[in-house]
Amino acid sequence: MIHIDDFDIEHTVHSGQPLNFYSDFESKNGESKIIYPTERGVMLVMCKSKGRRSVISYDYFGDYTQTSAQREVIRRFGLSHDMPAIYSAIDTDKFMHSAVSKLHGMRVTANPAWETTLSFLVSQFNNIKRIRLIMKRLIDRFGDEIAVDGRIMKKFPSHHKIANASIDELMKCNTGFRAKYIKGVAKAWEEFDHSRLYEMDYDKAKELLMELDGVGDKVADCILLMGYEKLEAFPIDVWIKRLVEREYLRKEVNISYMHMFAQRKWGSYAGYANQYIFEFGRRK
DNA sequence: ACCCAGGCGGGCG
DNA sequence: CGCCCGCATGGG
Repeated sequence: MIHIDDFDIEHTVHSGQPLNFYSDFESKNGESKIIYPTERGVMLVMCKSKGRRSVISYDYFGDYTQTSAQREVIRRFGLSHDMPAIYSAIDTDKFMHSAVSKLHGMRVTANPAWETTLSFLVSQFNNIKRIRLIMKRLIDRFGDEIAVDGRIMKKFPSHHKIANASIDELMKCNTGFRAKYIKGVAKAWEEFDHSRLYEMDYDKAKELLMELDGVGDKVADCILLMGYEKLEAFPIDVWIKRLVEREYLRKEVNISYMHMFAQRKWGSYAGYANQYIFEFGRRK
């Protein structure tokens, strides 16, 4: 059990972050339940809220201990983030204030790096509904089986499994032109010592990620923000570009100008500002 | 029918 | 460098 303030599981799960791409969510009489595949197995997370306080409990299947499961839940749902500090840093204008009020408790999630990388390769030039469709098919086709309460489910596919898949098999999951990137990055992942990116500073880590074929400026920022918990990363997609131009800059700018603006305005919490702008704008 | 989606790499000026 | 294009596919 975890007791936590300023956490809203619905806003967090539905906000276009990786868990939204491959989890099943249900909410009834005040309790939310989310079930999702991981490389180690399957996790079941339940959340009840009273006012600003939430109580989270969880159950795990597969290669987990109590300690490793709890550590993963904390990371997955951004539960270690200092929300009062984050809100006071970013809630500095009218637009952001509306976003923060509407989406209070939405966290930036930190999913395992490989899951995040695959998710955002699939996301490129795509919409969220179809990203979910493709992720489900990849998991169903390539994930190992695991028994969960007597029924067979799938784990999240490892990079080895995806690396050994043929382009044809990947295309059968409707990955389209992304299939070659997915296979290539999965293969590269076997040589790529991704764990050192955790210790590396943001700029250096981004440079390394962008050497991978299929990982550009935006996907690299998504991986750094939602895979490596680098909260200063500011992914610029079509939504963010339009919204920041309209609400803050009042003119069209290029990507590097927007990155500079975001760093200057929101600094080490630019990723949080990004997520609130994205989700608030997308809902309208 | 047409347009768009949490973009990217390649090619051109 | 910065800009422009094609790319697979399904939903609105």
